[in-house]
Amino acid sequence: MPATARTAATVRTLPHPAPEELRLEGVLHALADPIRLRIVRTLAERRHENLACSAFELPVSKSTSTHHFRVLRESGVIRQHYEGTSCLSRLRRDDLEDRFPGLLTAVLQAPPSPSGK
Amino acid sequence: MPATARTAATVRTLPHPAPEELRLEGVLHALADPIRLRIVRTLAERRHENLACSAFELPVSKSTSTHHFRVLRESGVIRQHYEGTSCLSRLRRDDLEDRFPGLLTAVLQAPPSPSGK
DNA sequence: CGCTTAGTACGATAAACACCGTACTACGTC
DNA sequence: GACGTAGTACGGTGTTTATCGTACTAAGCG
Repeated sequence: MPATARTAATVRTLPHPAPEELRLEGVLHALADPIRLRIVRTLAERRHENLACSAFELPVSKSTSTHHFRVLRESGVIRQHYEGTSCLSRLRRDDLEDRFPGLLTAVLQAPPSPSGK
Repeated sequence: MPATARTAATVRTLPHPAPEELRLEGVLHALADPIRLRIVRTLAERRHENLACSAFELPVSKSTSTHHFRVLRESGVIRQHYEGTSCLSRLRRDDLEDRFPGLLTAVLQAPPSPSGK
């Protein structure tokens, strides 16, 4: 079997808003959900980039999980890209800081609400 | 209806969450709405306290207006009290700053989204 | 190819939410 | 007491949202 068989992997791309397009209401709404906030906090802890969705152990189904990641991505809070079968996420720290200085920091520093909802 | 003995002015009081009770998710949710954000920005501009609800000229009906002020109050973003026939509002700047340092400042500094929704 | 793993798409459902209009209460004034 | 003003309560409507299960695609492996 010729080694050239494997062409480029099918580049599955995901739409992301440009830095200037980030809306404050959208970001606040994204962060206002306990599960999404938990995702963001986890991403912030392990700031060394790129966590697969499955690494979060969320108390919801797979499809609900996909939904929350999409809300975070579409609001511009996280960036996602595919690598093999997994979809890796990381915080858009710099973009957020540029556009809404201090916001993410304040949110991350805030005391977590008594767990549950 | 019990005809309360009219002593002094009937003290109409409104429930407010204690400073320690403020929940991040609740505050973020309250701030995630364009109309409520507008109210908060207006209160922040005129930081010399106490604006009546009618002073905001919001593009919604009276009852919707009441609804938004309630969300802000119940989440702990504003404090309200009655004075005569009007219900005066002011930002709970200090309480918010104590519990979520930098959050309100960051939100107020953020560029407003292109108006509309 | 068949199998597994990781995630998405697609309904469907129930709850929450923004919004309104009408009816009401509280206060101030005449 | 009657009237006007400021705001609330209530009930209703349409939209959005969080959630799920099932069916699907994409990538890697034997």
